[in-house]
Amino acid sequence: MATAASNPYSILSSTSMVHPDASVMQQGGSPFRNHQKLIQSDYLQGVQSNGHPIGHQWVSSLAEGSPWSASLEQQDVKPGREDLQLGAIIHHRSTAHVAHHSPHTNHHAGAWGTPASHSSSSINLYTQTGFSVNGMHGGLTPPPPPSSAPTQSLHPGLRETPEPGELGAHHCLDHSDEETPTSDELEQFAKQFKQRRIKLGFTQADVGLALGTLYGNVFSQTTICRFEALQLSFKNMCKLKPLLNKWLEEADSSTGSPSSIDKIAAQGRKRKKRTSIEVSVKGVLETHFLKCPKPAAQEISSLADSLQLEKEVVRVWFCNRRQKEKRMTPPGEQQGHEVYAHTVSADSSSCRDL
DNA sequence: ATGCATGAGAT
DNA sequence: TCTCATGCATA
Repeated sequence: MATAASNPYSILSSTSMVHPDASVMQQGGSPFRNHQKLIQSDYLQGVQSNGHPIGHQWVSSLAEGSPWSASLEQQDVKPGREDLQLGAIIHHRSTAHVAHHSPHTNHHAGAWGTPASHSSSSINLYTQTGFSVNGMHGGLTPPPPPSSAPTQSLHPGLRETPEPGELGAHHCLDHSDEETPTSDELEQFAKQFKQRRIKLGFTQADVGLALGTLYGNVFSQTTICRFEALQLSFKNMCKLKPLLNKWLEEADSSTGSPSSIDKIAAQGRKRKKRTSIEVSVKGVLETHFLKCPKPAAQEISSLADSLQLEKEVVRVWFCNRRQKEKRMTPPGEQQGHEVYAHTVSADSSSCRDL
């Protein structure tokens, strides 16, 4: 419902679009977001409340009336590497999938046990039913989307966010491994995925693009990278796994088919220039974070003020920091041996003083 | 590989 | 406002 409204394709396609048909579907958090020209007034407010004479190019330009949407230069000049050497993958196939069964199934699942239960209704993408974006190669066999909705039922004892008002009324109807993989399985999968991907000669970006032509959901190199590094939330990992798994199957089963990837013109308005925060400043922020991961707006203001940073920047920093804490591979820990056993107390309601 | 950013949806 | 999924830009 209401999908056509946010469809950028209708306007920016026409250049390299194959067919808008494919776009008429889900797109919950579509990667093809329309970068129209939305200007958040937050920033403006932040400036005045800050009372800082700091004339950051960003804010100032905003005041000019022309955000960063005015003059966009070039920003999609990729090193060009569209033709994956599919010829290289003609060898190396078979090998089936290594049935990974982890003997040790209990990890520190507490950190990111298994959320992904509720709220799955709003993000069930990849539920499209068979469509072919790539209509120029008869080699690849378009995999019929089973239209399955993984990431569902979970055990009440696994989630990290205890739901109030429910604990005994359950029927563990989950089974098979298609449902919700354990953190261990994800770890295994990610590892093997990367391994194979490399052997097949694909870059992370290639995969991201392939997912787009294959299933309609394009992903960036960043996302693929994070998946491999387990730097996504458990839930997110679960969501991506089936996609990547399919790609993997496709990849090593296609005996040399000319995959054609259409690049989606990534144009739109310009982004705010990435502000780099000095290490010393980061240290301060980090300290504050440990004290209070969720500072109130006012605290953020004062903090930003003392650090000579825009309030927005500080706010975002905290948001990102919090997110980081929720990843499967939280900051500080490294794969190989984790003893992670704490999850930023769910307090954060009142952490004054500083 | 990662830091800072965006935006839709949830609170 | 926050959370969450995601990505541009950069180190």
